[in-house]
Amino acid sequence: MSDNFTRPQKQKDLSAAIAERIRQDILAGALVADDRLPSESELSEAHGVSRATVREALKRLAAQSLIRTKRGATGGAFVNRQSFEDAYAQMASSATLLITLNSVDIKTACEARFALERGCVRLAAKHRQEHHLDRMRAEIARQKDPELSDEAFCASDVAFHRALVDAAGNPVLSWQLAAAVEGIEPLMNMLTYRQRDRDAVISLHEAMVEALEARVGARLEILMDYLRDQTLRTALS
Amino acid sequence: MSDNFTRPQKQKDLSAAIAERIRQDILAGALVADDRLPSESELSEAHGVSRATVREALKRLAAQSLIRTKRGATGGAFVNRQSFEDAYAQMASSATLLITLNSVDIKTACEARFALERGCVRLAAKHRQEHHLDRMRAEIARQKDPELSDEAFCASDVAFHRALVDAAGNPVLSWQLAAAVEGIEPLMNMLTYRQRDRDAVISLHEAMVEALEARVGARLEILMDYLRDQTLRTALS
DNA sequence: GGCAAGTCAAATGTCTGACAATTTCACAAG
DNA sequence: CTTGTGAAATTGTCAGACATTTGACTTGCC
Repeated sequence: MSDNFTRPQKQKDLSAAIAERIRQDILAGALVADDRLPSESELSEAHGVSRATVREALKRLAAQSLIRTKRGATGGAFVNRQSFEDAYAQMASSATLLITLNSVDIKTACEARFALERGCVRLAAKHRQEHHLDRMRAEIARQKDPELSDEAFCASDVAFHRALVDAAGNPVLSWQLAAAVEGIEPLMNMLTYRQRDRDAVISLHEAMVEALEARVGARLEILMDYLRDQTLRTALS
Repeated sequence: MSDNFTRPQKQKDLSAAIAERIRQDILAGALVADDRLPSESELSEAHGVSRATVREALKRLAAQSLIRTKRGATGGAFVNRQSFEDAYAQMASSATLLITLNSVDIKTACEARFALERGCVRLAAKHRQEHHLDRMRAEIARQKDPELSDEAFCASDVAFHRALVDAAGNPVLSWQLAAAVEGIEPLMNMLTYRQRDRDAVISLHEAMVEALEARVGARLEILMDYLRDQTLRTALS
């Protein structure tokens, strides 16, 4: 049973209480995406509070991207359909927070990233499509530019691996990995790649694209282990 | 005095703009944990807006757990120390939201869960300690109770697998998996296990504990695949 | 009848001023 | 020294007003 520890203060903070009520309505399915909430005046009357209080509640929900508002005659507050982009952003920001708060070291972060990714590669081998290979090849091409800054190299690396995970064709995997990878990106950005390191990474990337094209999941797992070791070497040098 | 140096999309929604400014201050480190923000009156004067608008902005930040407020003479808005629990809860809640709002099916959810977990087992085999085995054995014992409701069985299953992931000794993995598993728990709760299904799951759990004790990661991966297939059979029957 | 322009109504966004509730602190009374 | 009490500061809530936006409706012209 998922016990909701969201039982803060029922007596205090009306705006929080109202927000919670509406939030429950949304999560319980009474309100679905693109439904329009009652107007602020109606809500204030329905809940017996002032319009200002209702507005504060709505702002809370808006801050969580649960609703959006539109002005004008047909305006109002509408239930948001959560987009993948929103999800990426929100989960990634939480992941970043967790990592900085707990001062995770780069070794732990790498280990986690490659472990999670390793779990996806068999599915990726099974479901990959041409456009995934294309995206990855494009990133490899970018990575070969020796003028690329470390940060840009890292960003391209992230894009490469996101394409790999997307190839698994599982949205849950995609956003979980995206959150983790983006969360540890600040740590990865502190890496300084020597040219030799970059070459090693690029070689592995190329081998991974080949293995993905041939749909050989087992080989992808091995390459992923190599890449983890290579990255750890770069980090610890 | 409204500055005209404001960045894009600033024409609308003053309260969002103010919230964003304060948020930047917090993230940029100008304000650190437990710092007190200026009072609402001071903020309204400083930003040239009414107190109501400032309050809406503060509610937005409060909804993101960035600040907390206290009434009274020494009250005000204080920057929250981001706790592990907050960030973790936020991550789990966005995972839940995503899954329900995007109507992820149980097959996709299972696939993702076991794929992520599969990536952890080699680390778990390497770093597991006795107390991890103990936790898992305790859950297996609970699962053997035939009076257990499906929901309770599922909860015990979650606890078992959380222990397994914790055994990897990597906090990043632990909370990533925990968020994912918590997010798909509502879906898993809809499963109805026949006794035969439960027996199969329990046998696999026992085999996994053995493999973990012997630190044989490869066998754990195979067992994880079996468990995934078994769970999918239960889900689709 | 059809189209264009103007008008209107509904809704959110913002402001103002007030009062209530809560909390701390100083200070006086005992 | 303790205790109570009131002032001050601050957030929480309210009521009402006006500004702004936007779609729908009306009107007038062709």
